[in-house]
Amino acid sequence: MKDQVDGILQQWKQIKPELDCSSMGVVGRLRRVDNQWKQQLDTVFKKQEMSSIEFDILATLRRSQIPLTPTELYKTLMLSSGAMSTRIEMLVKRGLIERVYSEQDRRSCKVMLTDQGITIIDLALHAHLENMDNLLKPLNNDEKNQLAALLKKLLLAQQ
Amino acid sequence: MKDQVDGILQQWKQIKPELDCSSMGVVGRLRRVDNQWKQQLDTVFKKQEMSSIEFDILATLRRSQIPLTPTELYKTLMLSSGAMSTRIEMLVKRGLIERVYSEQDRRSCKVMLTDQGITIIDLALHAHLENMDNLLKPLNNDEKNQLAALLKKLLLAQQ
DNA sequence: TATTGTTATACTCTATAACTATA
DNA sequence: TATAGTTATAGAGTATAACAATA
Repeated sequence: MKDQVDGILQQWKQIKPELDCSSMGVVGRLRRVDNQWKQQLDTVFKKQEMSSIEFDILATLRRSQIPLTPTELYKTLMLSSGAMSTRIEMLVKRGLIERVYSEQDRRSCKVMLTDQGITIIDLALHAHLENMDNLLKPLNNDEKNQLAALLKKLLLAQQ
Repeated sequence: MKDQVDGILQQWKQIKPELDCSSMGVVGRLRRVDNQWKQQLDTVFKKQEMSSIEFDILATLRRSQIPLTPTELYKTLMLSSGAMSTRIEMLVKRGLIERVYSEQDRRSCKVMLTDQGITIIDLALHAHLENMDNLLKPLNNDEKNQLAALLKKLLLAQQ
């Protein structure tokens, strides 16, 4: 069975027979899968009225179990400090998080989930997990583990 | 050896022991790999003074071997017609493509690579292939083929 | 009326840097 | 001086819809 990438590789083979495009068969497919997944994941986030970044902020706070500073958050999530401030302000306005100002260092604050924030992120997490389970339906358990192992090898190599 | 995703999964296990987060181990890793790759691919495109979308337009024209209409291009590359018009105009201004107006249907045109466009995309393609080869260095040939096969299975299932 | 392609508008998101307050 | 966090600005990129020309 042929997918779109097979067609693309075949076209290149015709016009550039001397080139080895095999890496495109891996990279191109991974980027396409990511693109499809990204869209489906965003659909579910939108239903909870949040962006994927906002989900990541709330989820990071939830699983840390302790309040984090904006600096810790933007470094973890690889955003600029300005972008993080904007996102935090949005979530504060919606009552999902609150800022707790430090006693020791009065420049600093910690970002903390509100009760409502915890409720919302727990709901969103459930929907997100179900969504990801669906994305992986085409693979059996062995294949999922294989895929995870290959991706982990790539991630560990780049760090 | 543990990667970042292992740490995240472990945190969720602590706070939500009843949840099966295994899908996150696959989806999360794929999304992280894509993110890293995207950045490295963009770096090389930037050196050729193009965006990844512009590369895709030029590459699509190159491997098709025939001029394509803006409509064909925006449907293939999944952009809006307006966004495609803007991109085409940029590439025309830089002399990489030109519009050939149709005789049969005077609303329509075909987008064609110029000689300079062919030179540029051929150079960019070489750099891009080399870049992708580097991204896949952590895997041996068997592993690359396994990864491609798993991703293909996912792509075929979603179509 | 429908379609092709362009243009105008508005929106989202971001990085950068200026800025305030504090260390 | 350096750091934590916010705010202001500008930029990139897009989708949407209005538009002109043609089918």
